[in-house]
Amino acid sequence: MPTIKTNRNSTKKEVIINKASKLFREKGFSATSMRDLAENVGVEAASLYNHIQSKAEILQEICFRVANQFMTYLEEMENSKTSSITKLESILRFHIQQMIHNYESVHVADREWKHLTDPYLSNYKTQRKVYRQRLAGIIEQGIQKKEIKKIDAPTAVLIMLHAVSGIESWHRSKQKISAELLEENMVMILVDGLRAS
Amino acid sequence: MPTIKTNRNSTKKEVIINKASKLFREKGFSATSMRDLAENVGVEAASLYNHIQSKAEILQEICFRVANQFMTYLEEMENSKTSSITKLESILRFHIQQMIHNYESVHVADREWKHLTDPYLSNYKTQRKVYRQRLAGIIEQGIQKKEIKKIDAPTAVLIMLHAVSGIESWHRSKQKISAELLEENMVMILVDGLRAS
DNA sequence: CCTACCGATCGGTAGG
DNA sequence: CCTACCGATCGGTAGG
Repeated sequence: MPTIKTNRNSTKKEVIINKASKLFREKGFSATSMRDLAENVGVEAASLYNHIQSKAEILQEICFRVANQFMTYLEEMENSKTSSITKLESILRFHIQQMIHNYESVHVADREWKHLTDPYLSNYKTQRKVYRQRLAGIIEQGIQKKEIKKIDAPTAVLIMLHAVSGIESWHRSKQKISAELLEENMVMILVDGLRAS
Repeated sequence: MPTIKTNRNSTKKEVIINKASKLFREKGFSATSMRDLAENVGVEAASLYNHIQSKAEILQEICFRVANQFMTYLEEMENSKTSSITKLESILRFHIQQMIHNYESVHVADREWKHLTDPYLSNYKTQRKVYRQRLAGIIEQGIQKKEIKKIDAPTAVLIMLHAVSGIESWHRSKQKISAELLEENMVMILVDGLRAS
C-alpha cells in the first residue's frame, strides 16, 4: 500500500534527521561522518541513502524547517493588534521556548548553516536577513511610539537573537534553574533594557 | 644567530596562526584543510610542519591565547576598587572591544573550541567554567549591594557573553554603525537591563 | 621549503 | 538493508 510505504519512509527519514541534528550540534556538520550517523541510526552507511539523497540534504531540511517556524511566528505577531513591546516580548519568548524544547535543530540551524551549498546557502542568507530586518522594523515602530528607548534597532536585534542562543550553556549546565525561571530572567533583563524610561 | 632564527620562526608561526584564525572562522576548524591553510600562507602543505606540530596545535594556540587575555582582564577588574556595576560594564566593554578588533581569533575561541582534543579540551572547559563563575560572582556582589536587580546571575552571564558574540553579524553587515556607537548601544541595552530600579 | 608519498577516512554508488 | 567498493581528500612524514 502506497500510504503505509510513504509513512514508513518518512518516519525513518525523521529518525535520520533527528539523530543528525543531535550529532551536528555535538560535533559540527563537517566533523560528523555518514558512518557516525549510520551507527547512531542503527544501519550501515550505505543504507542511509535509501531515505536521504545526500549529507547536504539533511542539513537543508534542518535549517529550512527551523527558518520556516520562526518566519511563521513573526508573521503572526506582525498581524496581531498589540503594542510593539508586547510583540517583541512574544517573539523573544518564542525564541527562548524553541531554543529550550527544540534545542538540537534550532542550534544547528543557527550555527551550521554556513555549510549549506549554493542555491540553498544564498536562499538561507536572504531569509535570515529579511527576518532580522522585519524584527528591526517592529523595534523601530516601538521607538516611534515611544514604547521603546532610542537605540539602534539592528543592534537590539543582534543582542536579542544571540542572547537566546546562549541557552546552549544552560542546557549543558548541571545545576539548572527551571525553564520557566530562565525565560522570566531573560525577558526581565532584555526587555527592561529596551523599554522606554 | 639563534636570536634571529627564533624571531623568524615565531614570525612565520604568527602568520600561520593569523591565517588559520581567518579560515577557521570562515569555514570552521573541521572544514579547513591544511592544504587550504598552506595556500593562504603561500607554501606547500608539508612546509607548514616546520613551524607548527599539528593542526590541533594551531587551534590550541588560538583558544588559550584568547582565554588568557580575558582571564587577565577579569582579574584586573576583580582587584579594582569600583562598584560591581562599573566592573561589569568595564568587562562588557572589554568583551565588545575584543570582539571588534580581535575578531577572528576571539570568534574561533568561542565557536571552535569543541574541536580541541583531550588534555586541552578539559583544561579549556574548566577555564571557561571558572571564568563564568567569577563573572557571576561579581554580579552576585552587585545584587547584595543593591546595585543590580535581583536576577539569576548565571543567566545574566549567559546573556552578556552571548550577546557580545553577535558582533559577528555586525562585522558581516554592509551598513555598519561605528564601533563606538555599537559599543554604546550594547552597553545601554544590557547594563540598563541589569541596573536596579 | 619542496617532491613524493603514507594509511586512513571521507561521501557516495553498484548490485543484489 | 547489506557487502563490496569507488575516487577524492584528509593530516602528516621521509628525505633531501
